[in-house]
Amino acid sequence: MANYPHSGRILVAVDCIIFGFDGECLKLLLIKRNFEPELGKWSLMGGFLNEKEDLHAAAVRILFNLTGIHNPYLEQVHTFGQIDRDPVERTISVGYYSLISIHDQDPAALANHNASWIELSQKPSLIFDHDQMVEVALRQLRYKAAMFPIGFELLPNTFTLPQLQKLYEAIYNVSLDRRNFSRKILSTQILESTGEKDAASVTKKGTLYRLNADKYQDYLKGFNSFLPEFAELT
Amino acid sequence: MANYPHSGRILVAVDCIIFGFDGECLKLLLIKRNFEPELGKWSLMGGFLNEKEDLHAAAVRILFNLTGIHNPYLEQVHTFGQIDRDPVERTISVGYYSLISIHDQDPAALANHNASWIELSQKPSLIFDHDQMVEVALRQLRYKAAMFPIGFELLPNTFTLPQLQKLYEAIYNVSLDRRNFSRKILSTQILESTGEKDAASVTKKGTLYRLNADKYQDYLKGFNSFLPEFAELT
DNA sequence: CCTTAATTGTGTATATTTGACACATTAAAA
DNA sequence: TTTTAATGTGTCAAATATACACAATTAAGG
Repeated sequence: MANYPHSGRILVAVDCIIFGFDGECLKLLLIKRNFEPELGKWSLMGGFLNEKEDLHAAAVRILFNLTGIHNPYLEQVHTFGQIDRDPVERTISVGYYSLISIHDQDPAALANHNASWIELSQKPSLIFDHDQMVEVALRQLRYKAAMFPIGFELLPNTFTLPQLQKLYEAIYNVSLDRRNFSRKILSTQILESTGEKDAASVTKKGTLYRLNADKYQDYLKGFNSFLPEFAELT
Repeated sequence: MANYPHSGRILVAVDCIIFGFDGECLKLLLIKRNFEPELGKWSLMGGFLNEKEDLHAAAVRILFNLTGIHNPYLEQVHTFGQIDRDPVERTISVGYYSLISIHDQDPAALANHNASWIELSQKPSLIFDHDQMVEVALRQLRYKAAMFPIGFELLPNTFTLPQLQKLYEAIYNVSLDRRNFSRKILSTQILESTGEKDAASVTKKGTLYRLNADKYQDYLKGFNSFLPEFAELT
């Protein structure tokens, strides 16, 4: 193993792939750059890691600056390290994806950064390797959402089954059978009825549900038990 | 977004979590350090990213130096960026895990680096955050192996069904029903019989199989179609 | 040479889960 | 009050998973 290097520098950036859901479509929060380099083009929101800053903390900081959200759902996706990915200087970038409820952010902060919600299907080309980052993040979101009900991060606190179904349909770009979807979700017991009905609906008003935090924890533990001896390792 | 930083440096390292399989147990290739820092302690094999080097290429280089293997199965796991994870200097480390057939390496290269195969259940404590890296890599290996037959990377070119079953049992630390396992694996058609029998067996000699590369590709394509519109994004 | 022990190969019955679809209910608007 | 567009609940067949029985192969020991 080599000793610690004496010269040269490689910058470390963090870029955020921010997913939102408006009830119909999966959207991305993108910024139209009003700064160099690549002024005027679309990109993800990003920044450089500070010398005395945790990687995760940097992602939280960047997301907070853009949206005003303090406790985002945030997961590291992948680190992108091609030599010429940033033409200005050698930079590797750690991608984080976030799921946020689309009406939660601070609109002033968004405007400050020239940020907009763009439907995934309408996504413009992004600078550098940001298109690839979105691809990888979407793939990871899909894998993860297939196993864990993280999709709830994209919905308001209470929601109807049809709303939840539309979210899954948007994530996977498929159409699901309403009745089978309902049966499967309710069988997990992670939802509890609020007893109220969705006032916004124009026809029959659906039941509003919320996530039952305890049952949700049980559900996740059930998954861990598929990997029974993970603890034995430590 | 901030401008490119003018001062300070953050080093970028790559560490490799190398899994192997001896027919019974899942093993890790670890090195007993004969260099500073942390001389005499156990660690993963790692190194620093060079200024003009792809991230993935750095992982390949490090693995080649240790094992003499040219085309390893290698996947990025996660990037570890706690401030004090390396006490000498601020360093973030990109973890890659590798699956290699346990008899493929160059023994001289291993000896040079003071490296040994250690059963996962016997793993000593490692330096820095390397224990955590192993945890995360194992979790990722398990997720991935549940969906894709990457386990073959850990076996010789030809193998019997019982050997393959033992591999899965070692990865998940479970016991599986021999007959159901056999039926499930063979139904994928990704294995083809070599027509030969395992000479090493002491009782009934099992049929030797090899991976059918074409069928394996078809099988992977089938998975991609579960994410039907992924292409629409680009 | 014949039995025993250990392991591999193949089959089958049952339970569980999934997928496709029918029908009743609710609410607003015409 | 009829129509329209949703939501809520049920049923049946097909596919899949699970549990377990039994036959075949090989080496070793009497």
